[in-house]
Amino acid sequence: MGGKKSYIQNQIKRIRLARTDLTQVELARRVGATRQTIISIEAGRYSPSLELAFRLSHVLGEPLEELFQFVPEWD
Amino acid sequence: MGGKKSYIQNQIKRIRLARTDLTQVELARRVGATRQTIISIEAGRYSPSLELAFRLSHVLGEPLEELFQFVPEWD
DNA sequence: CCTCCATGTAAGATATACCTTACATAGAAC
DNA sequence: GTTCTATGTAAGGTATATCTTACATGGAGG
Repeated sequence: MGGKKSYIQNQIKRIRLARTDLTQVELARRVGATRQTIISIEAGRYSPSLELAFRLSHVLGEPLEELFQFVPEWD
Repeated sequence: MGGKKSYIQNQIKRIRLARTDLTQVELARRVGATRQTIISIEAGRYSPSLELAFRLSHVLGEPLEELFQFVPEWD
């Protein structure tokens, strides 16, 4: 995706701890991903695919826009 | 993402034509992607990154969940 | 008929999400 | 102080999203 910069914030760790008692391992299992993937996403190293984002939203019981915020392009 | 199968439907082409008069080229330009990417996504060859999904939602003026539907895992 | 313009297909390259495995650490529980 | 659990980092590999370029087609308008 060439062009202006932007990134995506996420509230996964906060919501996972606040609204559930899931461990990273358990969350990973339920969304069908690995623990490393959860760690990397919580740490903001990359943002998930749309599919994984939907699954996280579903498992954590929060709408997508609550879990992820688009921080728009500056020049 | 290992595990159960699922996919993501999108209404991009329908909404692009119904709610805007954007061409694929123009839409691509505004979301900072290429025409090929728009074509592939509209054709369902793959689903976009979360970031591109957010941009499409923003440019088309439709919430993410209206543009994309998660069709959940069967076994 | 010739020319745009919008849409489509295809091949090959790059970037990035995701996986696997291995090792480190801090806290809790004996 | 050893063991267990949760969290973290790092390296290397696979899968997939995105880009670049090239070529094809059908419709609209001279």
